[in-house]
Amino acid sequence: MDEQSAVMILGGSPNIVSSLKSDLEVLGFRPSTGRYPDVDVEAIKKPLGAVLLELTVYDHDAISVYELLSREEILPPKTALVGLVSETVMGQIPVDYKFTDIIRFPYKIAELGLRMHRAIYLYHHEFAKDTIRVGNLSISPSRYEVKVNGQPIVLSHKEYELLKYLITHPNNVFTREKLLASIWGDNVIDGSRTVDVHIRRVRAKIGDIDQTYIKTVHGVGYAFRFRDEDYLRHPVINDTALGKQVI
Amino acid sequence: MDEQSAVMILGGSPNIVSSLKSDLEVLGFRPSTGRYPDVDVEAIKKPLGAVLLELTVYDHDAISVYELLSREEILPPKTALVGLVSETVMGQIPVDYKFTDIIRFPYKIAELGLRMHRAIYLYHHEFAKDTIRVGNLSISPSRYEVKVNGQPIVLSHKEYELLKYLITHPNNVFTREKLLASIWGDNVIDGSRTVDVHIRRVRAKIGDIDQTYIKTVHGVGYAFRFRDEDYLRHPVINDTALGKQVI
DNA sequence: CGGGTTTGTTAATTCTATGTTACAAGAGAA
DNA sequence: TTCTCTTGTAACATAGAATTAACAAACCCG
Repeated sequence: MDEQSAVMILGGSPNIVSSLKSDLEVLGFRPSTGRYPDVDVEAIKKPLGAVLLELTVYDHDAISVYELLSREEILPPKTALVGLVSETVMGQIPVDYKFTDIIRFPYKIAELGLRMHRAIYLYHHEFAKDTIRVGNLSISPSRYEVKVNGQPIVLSHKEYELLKYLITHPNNVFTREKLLASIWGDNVIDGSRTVDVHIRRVRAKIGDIDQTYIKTVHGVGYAFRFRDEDYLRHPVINDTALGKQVI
Repeated sequence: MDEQSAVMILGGSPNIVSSLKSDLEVLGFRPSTGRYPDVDVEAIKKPLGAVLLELTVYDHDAISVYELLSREEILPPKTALVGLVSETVMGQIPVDYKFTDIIRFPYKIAELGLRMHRAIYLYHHEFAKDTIRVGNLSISPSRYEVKVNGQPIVLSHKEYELLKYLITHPNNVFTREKLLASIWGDNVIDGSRTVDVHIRRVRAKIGDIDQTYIKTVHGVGYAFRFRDEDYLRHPVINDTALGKQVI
């Protein structure tokens, strides 16, 4: 059975959770339920289309579940995070909260259906396709493959990891030390010009002569440059994906 | 003036469009309006935070405007596309329609506000949460990037630190000695004209010919000038975000 | 093993940032 | 106004950073 229809409802109020559950069943989803504040973290890590977080009361508990779920390591990458929110809470939610979508409570069933389907569709699709594209460059983590202008190019392991790291954190400037720690591991001692040399090798292989892709920030480090035109119309909202175009 | 608050309402029904317009004004947006099926394509190509497409009736005209707008070349890259949709239409919209968000009509005003803000926020690419904006200038510490009118400017490290220091202490006048101590470090001995020269370089790069931003206080030092109207209305209601965004 | 590839290091080279000086322009006071 | 002190600007020297090539060690695969 397809995992996209599996949905976890996380709620504070038993009444709302149980009516949600039956509505989602009517709509063809396969909902399971959980309660907060005592969240079963392991259950969330299983393959799910979405986690639906009930936040009809915006209190301390609610905020801390949100914060738990929004942490990168918690939700598996293909899982959408949808908020169910009362009208009052709507006025209180910060814009930068990383919900894939937000549903107002009380909801109409058609709206619940559309929003859940959209959230799961966007999320599942973008990630399932698993190719990140920027300009004439594409990288497919699952296949371990990088293409330039459609032509596959061979990167060594370290080169690949370096490019992947930069490309999945677009526009962030990383110091050499940070890159060493992230890609080489914390235990690396020195490395004076190691990063520079690897950057050079990657640049050479992806044909980035004029540093269009990998930008040097003098005195600081390196960044993968991502232009406005490269953004998706409907952004997939999570830390790594923010700003990266996944196809 | 900030372009994020500019919104184009595209509608089929004059009544809905005019009530939308006044609601958006109340929420602090600057809405303009347009009619379909005869869409003024040029008006859409101007800088806008979002296009709000009214689709309360899902007929042939509606579908063709959507299709027009969803074509890559039409909307500028930073523009969000939001659909305003009746309950019936909600049940008919294909999941893969590329709306950044969808709002149900009739809406509650808080919901309209949240969804518009969210859509624009997601799309407007100030993804770096630490971005500070003043007038047409923005600065993102994690990216070591400064933008003037949305165009990235390359500053050297010291230039960047200097601008950042001034911009984060707006309207404060700093003596050269104070700036040297804060940015160069306490151990700097002399430096006679050092600060002046750096100020000049920064002014040149941010295009501050007439010293609108960085003001010289004769006999004293320099200050970053900040007027009340430069404050950015910020939709985030929690204090962490407020602290980050506002200067 | 042995040949190729990957990876890290070193050192020479090129490039950028930075501070300084010298002078021109501007501001303010009498 | 004129004189003086302050600030702006250009040009230059140099310190420091990044790029690059060449080499050597480690690794991997048959």
